[in-house]
Amino acid sequence: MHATLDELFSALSDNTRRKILIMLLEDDMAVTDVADPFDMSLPAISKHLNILSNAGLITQEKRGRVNWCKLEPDGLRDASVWMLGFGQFDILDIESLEELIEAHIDLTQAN
Amino acid sequence: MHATLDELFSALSDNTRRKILIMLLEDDMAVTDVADPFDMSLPAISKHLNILSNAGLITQEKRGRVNWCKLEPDGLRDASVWMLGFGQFDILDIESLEELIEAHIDLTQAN
DNA sequence: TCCATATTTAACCATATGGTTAAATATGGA
DNA sequence: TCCATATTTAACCATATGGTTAAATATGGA
Repeated sequence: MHATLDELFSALSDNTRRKILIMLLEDDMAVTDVADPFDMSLPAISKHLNILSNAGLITQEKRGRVNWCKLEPDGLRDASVWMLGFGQFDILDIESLEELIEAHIDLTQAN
Repeated sequence: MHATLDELFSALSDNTRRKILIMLLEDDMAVTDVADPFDMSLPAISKHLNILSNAGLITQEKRGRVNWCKLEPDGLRDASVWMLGFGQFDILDIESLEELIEAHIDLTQAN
């Protein structure tokens, strides 16, 4: 059920898909609305959404005739962890790194 | 001269290439030595190394007949920044995030 | 000078990818 | 019941990708 790193990075390697993910940061969207800003057919977008689903980056939920697309931000975690492994700091201590980041967010939001 | 996100993520989407990057974390390597652990022809590895070069993830320097491959850890930066943008904390404040991480490394190494 | 070593280039191949249009499917609503 | 709307499926196409083997190239060293 867990997507592979191949699927993840490959899903991210297309600009249309990255744009879709950014759009979904705002809010959940119907397939037709996702497709709207793109100069591309609906089936093409439908395929991209499938690729994003298989990579675990979004989920889709059918309500009536509308298929709602929702960002799955945790889907990026594995790719993120792999990349952090290259940032010369230790992977094993990711958790405390995350604590630091969270502390940092609190600070930022306090401003 | 800057690699695109497409090139970057696409370069990372292959397990052979990710393994090569991890090998190069240890030390610079000749092409033949990079190829050694893989059950794959030398030309295939040569192509993978080209893809990694074009993505800015490694550099190659020919000394004599040996082409030395060197990891370019900064090559991951753009991809990393893009991904952090999804981690609900602000991209614009990456620099202070990095300071935090550096502080964290100092702490870890002190142990 | 001549062979060995290191690597790339060329030609090829099967499969994957990203797109298209036309048709099918399913649900909503008058 | 019947049309409109939302979406997917099918069939197709051009190009990219990841591999192969054989040949070419360049340097090192006896």
